[in-house]
Amino acid sequence: MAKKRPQQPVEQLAFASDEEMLFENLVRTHDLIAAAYHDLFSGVDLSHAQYDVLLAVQASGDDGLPSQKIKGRILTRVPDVTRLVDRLINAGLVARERSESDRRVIYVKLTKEGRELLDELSEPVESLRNSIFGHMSADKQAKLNAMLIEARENVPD
Amino acid sequence: MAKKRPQQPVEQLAFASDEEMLFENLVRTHDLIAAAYHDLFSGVDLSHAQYDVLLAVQASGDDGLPSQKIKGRILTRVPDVTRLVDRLINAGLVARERSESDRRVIYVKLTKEGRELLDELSEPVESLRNSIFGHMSADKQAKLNAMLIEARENVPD
DNA sequence: ACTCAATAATTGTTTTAACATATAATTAGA
DNA sequence: TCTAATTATATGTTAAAACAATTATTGAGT
Repeated sequence: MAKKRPQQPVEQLAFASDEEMLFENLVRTHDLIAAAYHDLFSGVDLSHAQYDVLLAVQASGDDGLPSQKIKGRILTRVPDVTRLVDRLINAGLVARERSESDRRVIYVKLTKEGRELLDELSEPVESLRNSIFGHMSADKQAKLNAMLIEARENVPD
Repeated sequence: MAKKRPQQPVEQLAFASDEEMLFENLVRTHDLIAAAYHDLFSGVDLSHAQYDVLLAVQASGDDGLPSQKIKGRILTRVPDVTRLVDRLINAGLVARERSESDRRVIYVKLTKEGRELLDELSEPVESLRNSIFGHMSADKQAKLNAMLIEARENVPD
């Protein structure tokens, strides 16, 4: 059962410009989606970031993934990857394994429990995504996607 | 001068579904925009949340705004509003003023410094938004906006 | 081979966010 | 009017994020 979030009576204000409106709506949409994910993952005591780490490690295949690669995949900082992995290890979901060829790098691999948890989550995650975006036509989805990428490419460094 | 962010070589992965792709791109676009804002505000020692509080207070007019209203406006939790305001007071940007009619509520008002800071920021903020969204035609902007709202309305509680 | 720069990961420290709980003031009902 | 429930804000505590600095290992140049 989905947890109730405040669902605040967000007063819609007048916007000074279309750009301001777009920005506001992008942020609000993101926040609401993030909250839904948060609720989903908190049921299994996982943060969204931790889930992303698990996904990244899974996608890497059986060899596991070094922290650097995890960082590139989930857009977080290196020191934080270390601690995210620390917590996942405490939860028994991943394990560290030092590389033989380059003893600086440490591969992070899924444990059986980690694999099982991901399997268990894959359906509700997909279902959440489908309820958010699934109702749009393929054409509309493609347009939205293209516009998001277009916006992103115009963010100055 | 814009601060350099890592600008990581984000490896584009294959997506299992269009919904997954949309979700990923929404999150990445949001994160990149958030980072640009962060860089902008960190120049004046402000967090984005603090800036939002200042904006909300400004929008309320001369009477100031109680915490409850601030919360509704910026989508954060009440205890956090208290501390956000604490920091803004330390920075001399706002002041608290207890209501006479209902002594539970405390109005938050801008100080002169707060007003000046907002004035100073309004141009760069607008400029950032314009570089991100300004290149789109009005029609495209409207479509993007509508789709963002549509997605939001389909997020389950 | 030796020194120095570069890379990978970790640790330390300080802020900030999250969440429950507490204080204070008001309102409503007996 | 007294008590309980409600509303507004603040505090306490724990967990997580941000950022700097450190350790360990490798590679490159001399």
